[in-house]
Amino acid sequence: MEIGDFKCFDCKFKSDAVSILNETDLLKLQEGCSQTAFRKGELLFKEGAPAKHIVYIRNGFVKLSKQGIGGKDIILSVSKTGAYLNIHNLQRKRNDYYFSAVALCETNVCFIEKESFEKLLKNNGAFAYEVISYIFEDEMNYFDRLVNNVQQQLPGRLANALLYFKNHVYTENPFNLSLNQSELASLIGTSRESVSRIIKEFRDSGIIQTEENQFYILDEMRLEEIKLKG
Amino acid sequence: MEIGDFKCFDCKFKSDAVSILNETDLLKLQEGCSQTAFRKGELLFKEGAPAKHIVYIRNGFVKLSKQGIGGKDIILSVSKTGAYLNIHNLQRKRNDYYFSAVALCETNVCFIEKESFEKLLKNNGAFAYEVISYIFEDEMNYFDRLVNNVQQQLPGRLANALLYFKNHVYTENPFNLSLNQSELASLIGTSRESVSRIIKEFRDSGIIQTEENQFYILDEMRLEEIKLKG
DNA sequence: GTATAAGTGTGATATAAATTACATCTTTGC
DNA sequence: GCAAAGATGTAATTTATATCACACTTATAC
Repeated sequence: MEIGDFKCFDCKFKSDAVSILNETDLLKLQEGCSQTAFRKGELLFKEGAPAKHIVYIRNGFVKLSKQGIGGKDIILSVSKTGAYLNIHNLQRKRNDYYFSAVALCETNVCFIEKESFEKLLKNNGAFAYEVISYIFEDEMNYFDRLVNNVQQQLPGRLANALLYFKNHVYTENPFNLSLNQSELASLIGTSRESVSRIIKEFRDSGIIQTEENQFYILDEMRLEEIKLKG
Repeated sequence: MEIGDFKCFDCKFKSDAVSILNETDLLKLQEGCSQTAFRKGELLFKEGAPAKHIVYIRNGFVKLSKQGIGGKDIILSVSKTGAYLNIHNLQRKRNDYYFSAVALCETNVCFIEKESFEKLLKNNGAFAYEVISYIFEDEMNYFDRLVNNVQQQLPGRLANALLYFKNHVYTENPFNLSLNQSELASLIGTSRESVSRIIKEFRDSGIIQTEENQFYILDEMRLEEIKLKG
């Protein structure tokens, strides 16, 4: 065996699911796996295009979006290191990307052939179980956000989004938000102007502090209240 | 072996996933499986309660709801024959019901012990793969709805909901909607009065016809247009 | 380094939809 | 069969937020 033959085996960025695989399975995974680097703004894949791969984020941040009405995009979420994208494509009937993915910074991913991944799942129930567990953990994250958005008014939705970024995406405070106000607007389903106004309100009442793209949440309690009460 | 020992084996309502299980696995499933009948309006399980079971709908319709702000409920969807409820509870960290479930008519379900189900998944990758496939098929159904709701105005959201009921829930036209206008409102995140007004509009422009709980979609094209354009 | 584009802040106005209020109409229990 | 509760229809008013309009500020290109 040559150097490089242990790519997946030696990988420092294994997901929890892949961590339980033995050497044989890792070699199988590796066969259908190819690594690629993307720069800020580059498209990983495009909604509607034929999808033959599951995409694993080794490192970085990726914006997921869907085309809405009148050309307006809807931002679904921001995924980060350790996430699997396009994993719902394991469903037999689906053969194309459900959303588009764009790198928000230097991002490193693995393209894993759908067939390799499927074979692994079918032959290794423990792996499949880990994958199922991952799927739910990941989805619940923004399912909650979508559900709340149905009932909430704008300030509540924006509070929700900011807390989502702080707690689930960047997990630090302050954090550098790689979305502009238009994108924030299309994440919570409003207009750019309204986002600007509500950010100003939050700033004026000392709940947050902003500088360029950096957001600093000063009063998380208040923000939680706004998130819950509207 | 006595009569009744083949409950799961002989079951006429097997899911696609369970259909691929062999006799041994079916006996294992059966050990953790108990059947229960619910009448209209009865609670299958309550949001927040400890969840030890996956619930399979053998037959009937079930309304899934979550508590929102100010006591107002949010209706998530209507599930029917063949659906697994609480399946996201397979995720390790979750130990309680994420939503409440209420029977909308005479409904027959199986309560399957989480542990039995987990064991099956772990020991049978092919089964796990089928379950994953099911999960996505089911979730995409209303994920789409939630995503669209972020951008859409009321008529669009109601059109969306009606088409969802016709195509994915009742799969017939006319259909008997087992939700009242208040419930419809909390499905699309609006007020009861607005639902009443928009239904009237749809009726007046000959798009639908209603009588008691029965909805008859006359002009599906128009409804699709409204769903897409707002 | 200037020009062009992209992003942001903020006011005035228009509009969709919530709220309030009440009149039916329908079901359910006794 | 009647009262009480639940569901629906419809109007008037209020409120949140979209849209329009424009100033200003910051990146990006040539």
